[in-house]
Amino acid sequence: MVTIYDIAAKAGVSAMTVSRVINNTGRISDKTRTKVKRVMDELGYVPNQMARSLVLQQTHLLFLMITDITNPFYTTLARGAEDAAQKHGYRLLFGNTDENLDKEKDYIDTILKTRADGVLFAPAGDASLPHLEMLRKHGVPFVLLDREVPGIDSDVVLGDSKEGARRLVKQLVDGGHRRIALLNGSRTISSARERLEGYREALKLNDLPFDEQLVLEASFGPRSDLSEIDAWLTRMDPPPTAFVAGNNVLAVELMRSLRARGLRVPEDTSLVCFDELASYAEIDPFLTVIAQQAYQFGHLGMQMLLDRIQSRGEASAWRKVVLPAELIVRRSVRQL
Amino acid sequence: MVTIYDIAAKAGVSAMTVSRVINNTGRISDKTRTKVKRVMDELGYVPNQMARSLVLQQTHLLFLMITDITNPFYTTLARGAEDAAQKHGYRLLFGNTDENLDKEKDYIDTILKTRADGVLFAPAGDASLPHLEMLRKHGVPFVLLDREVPGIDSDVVLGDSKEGARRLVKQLVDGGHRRIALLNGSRTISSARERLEGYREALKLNDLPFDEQLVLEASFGPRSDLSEIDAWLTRMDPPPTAFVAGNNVLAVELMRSLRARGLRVPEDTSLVCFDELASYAEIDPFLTVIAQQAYQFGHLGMQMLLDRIQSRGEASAWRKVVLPAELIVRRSVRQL
DNA sequence: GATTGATATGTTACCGATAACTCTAACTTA
DNA sequence: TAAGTTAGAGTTATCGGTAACATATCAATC
Repeated sequence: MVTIYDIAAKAGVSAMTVSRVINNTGRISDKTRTKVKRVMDELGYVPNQMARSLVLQQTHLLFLMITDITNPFYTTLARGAEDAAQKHGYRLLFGNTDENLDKEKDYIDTILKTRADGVLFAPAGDASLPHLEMLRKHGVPFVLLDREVPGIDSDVVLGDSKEGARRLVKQLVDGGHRRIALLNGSRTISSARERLEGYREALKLNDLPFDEQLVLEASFGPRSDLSEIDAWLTRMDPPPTAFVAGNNVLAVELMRSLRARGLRVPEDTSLVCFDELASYAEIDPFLTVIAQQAYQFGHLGMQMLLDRIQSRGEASAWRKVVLPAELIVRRSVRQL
Repeated sequence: MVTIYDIAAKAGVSAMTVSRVINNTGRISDKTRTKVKRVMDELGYVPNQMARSLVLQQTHLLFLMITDITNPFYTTLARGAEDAAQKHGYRLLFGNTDENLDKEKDYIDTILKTRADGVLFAPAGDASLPHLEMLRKHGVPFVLLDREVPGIDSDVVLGDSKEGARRLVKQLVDGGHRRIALLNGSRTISSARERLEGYREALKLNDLPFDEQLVLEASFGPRSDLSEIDAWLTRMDPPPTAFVAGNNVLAVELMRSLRARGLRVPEDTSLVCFDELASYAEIDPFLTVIAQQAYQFGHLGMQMLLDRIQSRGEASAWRKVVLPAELIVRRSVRQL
């Protein structure tokens, strides 16, 4: 490997002079600068980022923790984050936790060892708290995405889950539905709690009773086996005429289960959900959804993270951004 | 930040002893080991990976370059790669090029600066050659995925594109189709060339003429605008009764175009393609596809890369692995 | 009792860069 | 002409680890 010392020797200057040329700092005569640059090109010099990081005490490495890399909500978010990071000269490491706390713990270790400058963090759930405390303790700035974690204050970018749920329910009620089920994520996740809350509020607002058996809490992530959902569909009596799904994955898996029992959407039962499906994989988008601004989650979150990093720990108030979402009405709701 | 020197001072030993305890090297008395470990816990010590990397001359960082992070073929591949990397204690950086050579070039710079130990590389196309030469020149091991690049020898994991195309065409021919169009990726990509080749061979085998106007070369990546495909559909005369799409993205976008002209699949026109769509996003899989082993691409490729890295440049023959693919027959082909 | 060997630990130099300080001409300025 | 500036370098220490070599202690061996 070529080092600045090799360059220095060949150009007949000191290593410091080479460093100055590379970083464009201090005063260098044009003659020297030109000569050093020529030698750098000749030898194909590439700066050693590790050595720089060690002395500068910053790696220019950021970390993005997501819970499901197969979910377009998160891949779109990832692009937003990466675009923003790239623009500021930072590189982005990805971690995919599969909503699994052990995996998340492993990534936390990696982050600390790597001395990442900051973390963009979609936590697996409330139990991610010790992981966040770990980061805090070691002075690693982070911004939470999509989910809050009770017990820790931080910057956070959220969607308006409660309002989203209200609007989805309203959409169904307006269509004449009065028995509306909710297939939701786990209660250990703040966004799932908010969605449940919004669902309950909307029911109340419309003088509809809350029926425990119409709510199932499952994982937001894909499952290998639909039996849990199937059992729920069998259990509900009388069955609902419409469903709200807590995210896109749940919506699709619910539709599969419905289809398996010969129920068509929207002819036999109505369905609305949070998040768009993969746009490119959809030949014919027909689900009525609350479309969250996935790209903005990543892009804005990254900007907030970079702000924190650049202000180097100067305490300023935590920022909580709630991104509004758009209701996109399509054909998955039948008017009763 | 806590360093081994802090630990050493507090435990009353030298830094070297601490290093030995951390890495489990050399001989340490149980008493000392216990004491050092206790102090490490107390102080919440986390090793500085940069400092280690600098002296050990390896980063334990690998890089995965993919061309489309929204494509489940690549995200699945990414999981395979990450699982294999994780298992061997390596971390994985992702780069998403969007089939764009400039982005690819930027990532190459990052890789060199970061001193990544190796690269798993799905190249944007033949023009990626200088990028690969750059890696080679700097001694960075790499394994190509999904696409070969003429002009450079390396380890590579490929799908059997030619055979896949033959089987897709055969499927259509067996269904009675004789005018079969191909919507393919760019000819600057080896897999697209192979698919074209397989298509031509299969036509020949079945005594069907090759008609230039039945082939369109477009990007494998998603496009904002379907006019190119639309124009092609308009242009073909007489129109084909069936289509082969070079990948999943092209298949979906083609179907959108067809639908826009009121053509249903399979009633009015038949369609087969390479690669599965996003499994979770499909309520009702109905496309007949050549399903490649995406996970294996990443997993196996990673293993080959780690082999190279562990053999530390001892020259051994380049390995070319061709993964067979499975034909999954569903309902998108109409029997004429 | 001197030598040897094994065990446990310490010292020093170095990985590749940069910050902070120092040095040296040449050029001003009074 | 002596003193002060300034542009354009060079020197040294340091970031946080580890390799290689050095050293100290003690038991075993002849």
